[in-house]
Amino acid sequence: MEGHTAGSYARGMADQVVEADLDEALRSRGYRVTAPRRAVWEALELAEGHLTVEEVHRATATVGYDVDLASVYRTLSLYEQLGLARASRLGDSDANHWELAHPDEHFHLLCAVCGDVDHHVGSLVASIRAHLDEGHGFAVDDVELTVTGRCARCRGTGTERSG
Amino acid sequence: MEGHTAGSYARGMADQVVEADLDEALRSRGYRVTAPRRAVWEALELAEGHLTVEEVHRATATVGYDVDLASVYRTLSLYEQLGLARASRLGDSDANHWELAHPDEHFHLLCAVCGDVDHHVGSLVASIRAHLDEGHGFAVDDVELTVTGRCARCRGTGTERSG
DNA sequence: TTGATTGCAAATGCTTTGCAGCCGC
DNA sequence: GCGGCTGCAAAGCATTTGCAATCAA
Repeated sequence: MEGHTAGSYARGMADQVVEADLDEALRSRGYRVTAPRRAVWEALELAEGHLTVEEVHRATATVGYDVDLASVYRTLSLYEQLGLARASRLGDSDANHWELAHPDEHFHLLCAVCGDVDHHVGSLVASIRAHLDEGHGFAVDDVELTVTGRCARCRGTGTERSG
Repeated sequence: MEGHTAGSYARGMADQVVEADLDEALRSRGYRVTAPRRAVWEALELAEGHLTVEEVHRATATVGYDVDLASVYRTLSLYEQLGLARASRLGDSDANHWELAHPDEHFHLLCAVCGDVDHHVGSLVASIRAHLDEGHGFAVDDVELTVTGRCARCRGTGTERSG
């Protein structure tokens, strides 16, 4: 199951350092550091996987500051704009799923059976960039790659969906 | 601009053949062939690029049968389920964009400046499949890859958005 | 102080659904 | 004729926005 898959990429740095990064990232661009913004940040940090906006909203309450849903939306958009967070559509859901941005290029492996989302870090995204940039004159800004299928645990169980 | 990019992948087959494919695809699975379903199909066929549901709706009127918006949604979902059509989120829009499914693995190149969407057909998707399937025990069902950046015409114009 | 930011509530926009009538098979 | 399919209208849900009060700098 491990391989190149990184399930806990965000860990490994002391939380204070990341906290400081938030302050710096906001202030250096002229944005204010506020309690709601800290709470959203902490909610994303604590989360193991991807959170919907609703889940972030609920999570902020558990970290001590119940941020209004509209403000969660505004804050997440700001973080995306600043390159601090990232949204992706996963599964059948209409809702976006959010996670902290991480430095390495990565993509999502979505298991259609158990619903798990794994992060896959590797050279694939980089090679996509290189291929397009050098060979086709396309200047790549962003690569969004989601692979759906059956994970190692679930393969062999057929094509049935969870339910 | 050309390269491996296929802007008119759907052309090249006689339309009657594709028409017959629709009838066959529906009837063989127990679904009925109706005027609305034909109209949605024709709308997708005539379209050069990707259409929003609203655009498909408008297009059905021009091919002679004004299909209700709700029915367009239902029909497109059916086509997706049957593997006849494919939806993707493109750009900032909340709305899905639809296109006829095509046999070759492909992905989308979205230009952030001019908004153009090009289809890129190549071995990349296949190599992604192979990499995950053989190396990581993940049985790949579907690869969704969208690359955002600046196309050959627009690169050099900076990072400004259209508008 | 001062204007960015928030909470609240209403609005927006895409998509889904209930239901009665219609039409392909 | 039967049952799937459609149109219509209303509902559902994620997301955005207007505005007055609040709070970081």
